Amino acid sequence: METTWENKTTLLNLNASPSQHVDGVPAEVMLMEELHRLRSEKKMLTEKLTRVTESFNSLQKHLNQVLKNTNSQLDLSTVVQSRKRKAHETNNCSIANNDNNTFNFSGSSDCCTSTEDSFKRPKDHSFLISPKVSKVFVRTQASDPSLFVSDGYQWRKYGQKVTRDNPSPRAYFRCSFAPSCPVKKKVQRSAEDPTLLVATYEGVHNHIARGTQVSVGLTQSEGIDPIHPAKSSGGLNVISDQLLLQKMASSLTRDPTFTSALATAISGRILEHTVPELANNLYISDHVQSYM
DNA sequence: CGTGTTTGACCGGCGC
DNA sequence: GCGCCGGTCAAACACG
Repeated sequence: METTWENKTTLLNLNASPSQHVDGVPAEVMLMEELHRLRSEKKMLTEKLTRVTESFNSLQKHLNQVLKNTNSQLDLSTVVQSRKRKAHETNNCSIANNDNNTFNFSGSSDCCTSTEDSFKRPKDHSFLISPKVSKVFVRTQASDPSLFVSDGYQWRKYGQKVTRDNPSPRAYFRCSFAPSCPVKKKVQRSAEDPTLLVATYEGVHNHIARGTQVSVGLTQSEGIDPIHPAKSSGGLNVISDQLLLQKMASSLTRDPTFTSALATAISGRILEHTVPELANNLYISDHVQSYM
């Protein structure tokens, strides 16, 4: 379908001139039709982008509200409650996820980790301000023993542990820009599927990636097809609109909340096809799915 | 020699 | 208080 359209556009661009007739139809008419179609497509894309932006904004509002509520609840709760509560939440993580539609966006799939951390370290209140915990699943060779997940950032390994619930070791990484960048990463093979690396990110980078960026969802180059610029032809308005789209997509992908949600959602989709039983436990909010 | 990795020791939270 | 466990530290080591 795409190819047909593209060929047609190319044909028009190369062969059509105002005075020529194609299949008995004046070229002007065809160009007008093409222009009309491009306009309607532009309108459709603009509407789509508006919906995504609105969804993102409402989601962000929602998240802020939830975080506020969470903070106030945690302020009210006492340390005395922590032990029983932790045990309860750890055992019922996935259930809690399904009952609570609110905390799963930034907290993403890793509500267990974030609550675990929060109760293990009551002195560290930074998580209350920015509980950016996200999980990324990476398919690797089962024979490959390395625990490196390429994500565009540079990491320094500072520890490795064998955990109780998983025979494969868990590697601990800090961002190379530490201590100025507080981001940490844990990488461990999935117990269910040894070919699956589970990377858990904590925090948000306060700098740009230095290495090659992994393409998660949208890329900054989306918007204009560099190989088939004819696709984006149709006048300066279309080009400027596409530049606008590109800018907006770029700003969305730069937003850590959005990329975090996107990564969670994508990894969830991957799991749906690879490890369904894991995917069942990985809750993706409807808001996040609406981005897909 | 500087930088990054490895790995045993250590620390603190948690459950009993 | 004790033991378990996850997370972190830091000395030793490897590598370019």
